[in-house]
Amino acid sequence: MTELSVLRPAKQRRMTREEKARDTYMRILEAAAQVVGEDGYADASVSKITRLAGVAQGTFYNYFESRQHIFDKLLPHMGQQMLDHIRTAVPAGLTGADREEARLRAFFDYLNRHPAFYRILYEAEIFAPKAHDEHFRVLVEGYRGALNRAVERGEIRGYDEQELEAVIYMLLSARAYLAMRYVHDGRGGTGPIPEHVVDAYVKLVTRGLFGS
Amino acid sequence: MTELSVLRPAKQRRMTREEKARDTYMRILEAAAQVVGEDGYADASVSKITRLAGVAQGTFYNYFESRQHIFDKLLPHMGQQMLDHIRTAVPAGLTGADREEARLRAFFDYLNRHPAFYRILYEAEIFAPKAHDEHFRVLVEGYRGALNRAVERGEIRGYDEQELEAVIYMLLSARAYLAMRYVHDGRGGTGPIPEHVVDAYVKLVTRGLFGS
Amino acid sequence: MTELSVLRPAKQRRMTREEKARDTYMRILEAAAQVVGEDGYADASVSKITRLAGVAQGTFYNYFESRQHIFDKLLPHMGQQMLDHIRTAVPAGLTGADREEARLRAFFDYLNRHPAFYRILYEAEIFAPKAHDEHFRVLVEGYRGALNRAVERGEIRGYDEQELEAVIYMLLSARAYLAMRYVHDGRGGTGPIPEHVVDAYVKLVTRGLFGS
Amino acid sequence: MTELSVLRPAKQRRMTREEKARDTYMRILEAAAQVVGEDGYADASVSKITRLAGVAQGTFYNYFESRQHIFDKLLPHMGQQMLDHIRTAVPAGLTGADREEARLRAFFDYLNRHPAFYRILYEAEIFAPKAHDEHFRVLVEGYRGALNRAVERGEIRGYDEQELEAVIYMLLSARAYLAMRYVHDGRGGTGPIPEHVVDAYVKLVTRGLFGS
DNA sequence: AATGAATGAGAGTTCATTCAT
DNA sequence: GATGAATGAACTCTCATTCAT
Repeated sequence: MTELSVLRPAKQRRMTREEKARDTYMRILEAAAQVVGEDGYADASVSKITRLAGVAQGTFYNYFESRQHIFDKLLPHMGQQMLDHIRTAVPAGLTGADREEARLRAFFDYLNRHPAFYRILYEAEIFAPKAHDEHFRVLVEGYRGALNRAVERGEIRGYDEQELEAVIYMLLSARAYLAMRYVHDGRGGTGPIPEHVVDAYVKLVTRGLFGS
Repeated sequence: MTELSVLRPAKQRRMTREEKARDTYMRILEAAAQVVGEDGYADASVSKITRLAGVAQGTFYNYFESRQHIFDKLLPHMGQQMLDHIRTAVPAGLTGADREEARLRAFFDYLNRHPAFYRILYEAEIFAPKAHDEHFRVLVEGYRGALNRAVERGEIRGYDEQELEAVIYMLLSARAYLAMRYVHDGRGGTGPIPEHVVDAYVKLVTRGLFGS
Repeated sequence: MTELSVLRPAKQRRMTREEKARDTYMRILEAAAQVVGEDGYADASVSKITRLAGVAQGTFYNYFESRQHIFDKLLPHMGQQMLDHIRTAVPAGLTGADREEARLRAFFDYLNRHPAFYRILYEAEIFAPKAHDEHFRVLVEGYRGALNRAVERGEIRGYDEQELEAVIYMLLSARAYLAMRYVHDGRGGTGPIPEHVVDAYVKLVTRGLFGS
Repeated sequence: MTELSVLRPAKQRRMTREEKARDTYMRILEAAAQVVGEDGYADASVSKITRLAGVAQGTFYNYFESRQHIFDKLLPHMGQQMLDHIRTAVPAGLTGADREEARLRAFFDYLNRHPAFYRILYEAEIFAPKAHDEHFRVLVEGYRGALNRAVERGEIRGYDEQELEAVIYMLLSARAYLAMRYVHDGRGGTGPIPEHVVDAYVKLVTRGLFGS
C-alpha cells in the first residue's frame, strides 16, 4: 500500500491554511474508505489509514475524535455519492418498472466503479449501525415517495401503505444480495451484472408490483 | 454470565473418555454461540467463551485450532437446527405461495425462539464468510429443488433456470432484511412478525412468481 | 470551561506592545493556575491552559519555554499573594501565641478564598519541587525572624537556633495537614476551619513554645 | 535498571504453580515499589515495572487490573511493613514523651532503610488518594488509642477528644515534613536524623502535650 | 507576536496463542 | 486431556513541542 495520489490537488499557486486542512481531512477520509473497502472495518487500523493518507498517526486525531468516529462518517460520505450517481443516471421521465430497472442498473454500475463501497455499506450494519440506519432511512424515504406516486397514478394496486414499506425493504434487500452474489467475484474483483439477473428482478417487480 | 447448564448431561453412571470429549466440544461450541449471539463475533473472545463453558482457556485449543476455526463451525451447527425447524414446521402437502408463506413464518418463528441466531447468521457474512457462503449454498439448493418442482407443476411460468436462481437470492434476502427491520426491536429484544409484512411478502411472491 | 475574563483590562485607549505582551503572559499564567487548581498538575495540559486563556497553543511557547517552566512559575506567583494576604491580615502589634493564632486563621482564610491554591501548593512538592523548596525557604526565613525576636523578648526559652528551625518546619507542616484534613471536604469544596482545631493548635504552640 | 534479584527464592526443589504465581505477583509489586520510589508515580510506567520485574508487559495485567490498581496496592503493602517496624522497634514499656521519641526515631529509621517508601507514601496523597486516606486512618486510630490511654493516666491534660484528633494530625504532619527536610538530602540519598531535630520534636511534644 | 496543523514518541491495555505442568 | 500463567505483538489514543504561515 502506498500513498494516495487521488485528490491531491494540482499545486496551483498556493493553498490557504483552511484549504490545506480541508485537503488533509479529505485525504484521511478517502484513505479510510479505501482501507475499509479492502480490509473491512475490523482490520482498518488508524495506522493503516494514516500511512495511506500520508500523514502522521497523531494527525488523525486532529480531524476525527476516534476510530469509530471516522467509521460513522464513511457511509454518509460515500452514500451521498451513490445517491447522486443513481439520481443522475436514471432518466427523469421514466416511471414504473422501467424506472426500477434503471435504478437497479445504476446501482450496480456505481458498485462496479466504486468497489470499496460494497464493504463500507454492508459492514456498516455491524460497525457503524447508526450510520447504516440513517442511510437506510434516506433510501426508504426516497423510495416511499416514488411508490406513492406510482400508487396515485394507478400503476400499483392492492398494497396499503404499511405493506409498501415492507415491499421497499424487500427491494432494497434484493439489490444488496444480488450485488453480493453477482457483482462480486470470489475476492476483491467486480464485474458487470449479468443480464438474466436484471431480467429476473424486473420480471418479479413488474408482475409483483406493477402487475399484469 | 455464569456457566452454561445447558447440555450438561444428567450424570448417569459415567462417561466414556470419548463421550466426555464430545461433551466438552459441545459445551464450548454452545458457549461460543451464546457469546456471539449476545456480543457479536468481534467481541467474542476466547476467554469469554471458555469462562462461559466452564473450561480453562487452554482447553479451547484442544478442540479448535483457532478462534476463527470455531467461528467457522458456528453457522453450520446453528444453521442445521434452523433448517430442521423449518422443515418440520412446514406441512408436507403445501405448494406454491402457501408453501412460501409457511416457510417465511417458520423462519421468523425460529428467529424468535433463538435470538442469538440472527447475529450468528448475519455477522457471519463478515466474520465467517466461508461458512456463510456454504450456508447460503445449502439454502439455495433446497430452494432450487422446490421451485423446479413448481415449474414442472406449471405453477411458475416465464422464468428460466438462471433467473430462478436470482429469484431465490431475492427471496432469501427479503427474509433477512425483513427480519432485521421487523423482528428485531432496538436493542436485543425480538417480537413476532407483523401480519402486514407477511401479507406484503405473500402478495409480492404470489403475483410475481406464481401469478396468473 | 470558558475564557477567562479576569485580568482583561478595561479597553482604555490602546495597549502598547509591551503591555499587550504582559497581558497575554498574565492571562496564560492565571489560566494555568485555574486549571492546576481544578485538575492538578498532571492533568493540566497545555491545550487546556491555552483554551482557557483564549490564545493559540503556539502562543504558549512564546511566553514559557515548556510546560514544566510555567509550573515552576505558578507557586512563586500565587505564594506571594498568600504572603501578602497573611501579612495584611495579621495586626501589627500582636506577638507570641496570639500572633501565631492570627497567622493560622489568616492562612485558612486565604485557602477558603482561593481554593485553587491548595492544590497548586501541595502538588508542587511533586511537580515543581524547585519552586516548592524556594517557597518553603521564604516561609521559613520569615518565620525565623519572628521567632528570633520572640526569643530576644524572652517569650521563647529553651530552644537553640537549629531546634527553632525544626520547630518552624513542624508548625508549617501542621498548617498544611490541618488544611488537608479540615478545610477541604471530600471533593473540591472548602469550609471555614473548626474552632476546636484552632484551639488545639494554639494550645500546643502556647504550651510547647511560649510555654509555662 | 536491571532485573530484581530480591525475593527470587533460592531454587529449592520445585515451586508449585500457586507459589510461582505468588512469586510473580510479589516480584511485580516490589518492582513497582522500587520504580515509584525512584521515579515517582507519574513516571512509573507499566513497561518500566515489568522490565524490572523480568516479566512481559502482558503478565502485569494477569495480576493487576490496571496501572492505577497496583498504585493502590503499593501503600498498603509498604505501610504495613512500616507499622510492623515501628511496633517492633518501640519498647513495650515506654509511655508519654519517651514513647513519642521512640516512635519518631523508629519512623526515621525505617525511612533510612527503605528510601523508596518516602515517595510512595507522600505522592500517594495525589496518585492513590484512597490508599493514602486509608493509611492515614489506620495511623490516626492507632495514635488515638495511645493518646486516650495517656489522658486516662493523667499524662495529658486540657485537651478534649476533638482537639486530640487535631493534635494527632499535627504530630503526623510534623514527622512527614521533618522527613522531607532532614532525612532526604538533595536527590535520592538519605541520612540519619540529626539529634537536634529529635530534641526539638521531643521538647515541643513534652511541653505542649505532656507538659507539667 | 500569533497561529494552529502536524508531528511522533510513548502511554496503557487487550487478547489469541503457547506450553510446561 | 486439562490447565492457566506467560507471552508479545498490536492496538487506540494523548500531548508536549515545532514551525511554516
